[in-house]
Amino acid sequence: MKIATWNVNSLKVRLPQVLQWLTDNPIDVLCLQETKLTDDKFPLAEINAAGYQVVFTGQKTYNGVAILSRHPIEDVVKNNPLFEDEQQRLLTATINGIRIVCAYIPNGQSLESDKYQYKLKWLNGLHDWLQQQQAQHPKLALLGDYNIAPEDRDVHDPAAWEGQVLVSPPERAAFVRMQELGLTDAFRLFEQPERLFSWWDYRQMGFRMNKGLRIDHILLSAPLVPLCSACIIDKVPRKWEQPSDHTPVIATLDL
DNA sequence: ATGGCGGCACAATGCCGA
Repeated sequence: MKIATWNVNSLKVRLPQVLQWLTDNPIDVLCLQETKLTDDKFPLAEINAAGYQVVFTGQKTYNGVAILSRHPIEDVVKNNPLFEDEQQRLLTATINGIRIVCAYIPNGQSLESDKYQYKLKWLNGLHDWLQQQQAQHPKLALLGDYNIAPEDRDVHDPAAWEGQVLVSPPERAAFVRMQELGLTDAFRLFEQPERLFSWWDYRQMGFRMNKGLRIDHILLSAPLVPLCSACIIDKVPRKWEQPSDHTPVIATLDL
């Protein structure tokens, strides 16, 4: 079973790429972020026609998440019952006995911004939700755009980024707190190429210069770790015409 | 050098993302 996450930066624009990528890759579960579509505009028929069931929760212009699956989707929860939030950033469902949590964690904008305080509170709420869900569903995977580069090796230029949003100590501490719930970064279970990232700025030839960050992650609960046989970042869609600034992360679970 | 690029909207300039 392959599970993946991809921030598509507008599903309206990126739908053809999502369908092409799913044709090229035998993915069972794909978590999307930044769909930027209200639910009435969600391309349900196209995704069903591609052989996927899908659940989604969106809003106008910003945010929006979805879970696509080749297998039945059960016990769906939209948003975080433990954290009141207008923004559509969280979706939880059970697929093949695994609790899948799809998250678009806030960006935070800058350390001085109100959005940064919102990010930290949102992360607290996510922590509590993960704790509760893991107690009920020991096999849990958290996939999404975390907007956190956990370590300096996840940053193209750590000196330039020091103290900035996405790498600040409170954000990294929130990531560690999730690890302390027993969740493991699937990417770091395996030997990986150096300087491999999941996001590159559209500006300054960011992708060609490899000026990127690893901010899209798959965290696995302890029972899933021994079942995980691979975790890769697929840079191929970032090379396509009119790409998202993020590229997919895929984990293979041998159930 | 705080902008560049790209998506979006009460759209032709401003907000936001990361």
